[in-house]
Amino acid sequence: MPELPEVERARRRLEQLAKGKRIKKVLANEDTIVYSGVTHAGFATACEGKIVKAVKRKGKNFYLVLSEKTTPIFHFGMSGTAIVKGEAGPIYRAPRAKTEPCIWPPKYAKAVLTFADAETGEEVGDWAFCDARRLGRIKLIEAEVPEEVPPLSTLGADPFLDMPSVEVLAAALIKRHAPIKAVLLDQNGPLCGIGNWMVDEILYQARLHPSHPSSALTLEEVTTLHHHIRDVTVVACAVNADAAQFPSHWLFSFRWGKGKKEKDFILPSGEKTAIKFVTVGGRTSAVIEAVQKLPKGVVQKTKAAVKKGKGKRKAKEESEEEGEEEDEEENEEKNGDESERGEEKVTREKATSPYFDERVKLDDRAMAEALPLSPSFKLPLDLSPTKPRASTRASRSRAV
DNA sequence: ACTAGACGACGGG
DNA sequence: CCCGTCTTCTAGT
Repeated sequence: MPELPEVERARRRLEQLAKGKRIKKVLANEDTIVYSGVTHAGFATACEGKIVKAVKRKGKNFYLVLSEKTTPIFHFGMSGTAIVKGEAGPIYRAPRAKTEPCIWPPKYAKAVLTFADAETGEEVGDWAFCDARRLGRIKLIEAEVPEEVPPLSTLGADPFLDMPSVEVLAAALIKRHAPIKAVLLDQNGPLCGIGNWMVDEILYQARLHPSHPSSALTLEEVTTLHHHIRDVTVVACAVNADAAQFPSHWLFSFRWGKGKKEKDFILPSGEKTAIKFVTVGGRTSAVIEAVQKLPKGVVQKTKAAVKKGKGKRKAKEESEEEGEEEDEEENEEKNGDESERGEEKVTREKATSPYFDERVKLDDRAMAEALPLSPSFKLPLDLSPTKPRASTRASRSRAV
């Protein structure tokens, strides 16, 4: 499950293994899709012999800062994973990935790096980048400062390393007319590293419907959202992306296996409700309708036609889709955008967000402590399920 | 056995 | 700016 926390986990492990070490050998398996802009052989040649100065991450990308200006960069895509020789592969959520112990090189390995002590040449460990679905990417960045060129330079702010203030986030969000979910998933938008499960978790915690227009968010809503973006990110990273340790009130453990239309979910209040699955921004979205309401005037575009694209079209069958509301009359009637979208763009953006006052300056912490959550839905600011381990948690204290 | 769905991102309409 | 596509494995039917 490679979203920010899973990638951060992979980064940490690779850093432990490789920082200060020499890349003694690279076994690169040919793959003209995963290797992008470089051949497997070219990648191996570029890495071999170099010393790893640092292992960094931005969003869902992680990369090796080497002793030269070539920077190997990895992206897990949907199914990528990293495995250290002798260790079981990561199991983010069970049951999953029946990791065969110790077959090496592992199945679907695209690159296997052998690290060695820079002085003695003694081998210290092997690491493999694997990807069954081949949607992951391995590239080389050729630049003095890798962060200054694509794909890193175009990314939004990383919510773990560099969370923007409420004001900056609000200003960015209200400029976007897409559903809030689509905006948060946009890696080159305001933030990066957030993927499908994170955004659903965040929006549920923040009590916002994924279809809520980003431009219509109030400052209060952005403040709550900001809090939960930080919260979900920091907590997931604090437990090293191990879903077994995620807080029990999270949607996470309930959302998978969408085989059925709905699944049961227990609210923190103890009430039982259903998880609804809707498609927003082309992705399956888990929604708790009891707490995630759309703002007035916005209707869910639940076109029954959004089934499966191919020839699956089930003819009519409209008889049993009364569950939706076919009223898509008017979302907004005041926009009158028919005229032009070019010129008066700016004024129109402001007009769609009558609540946001740029002059207001808020204190992050003060607002976080005054979250507009209902009493029965209050979330523990002190997130319980994290074990007493206090090793890699420097940032936890002043989080949120 | 068969097939919808999957933790992502990009290109096109 | 939404949708299809790429690709292949898994889990549910």
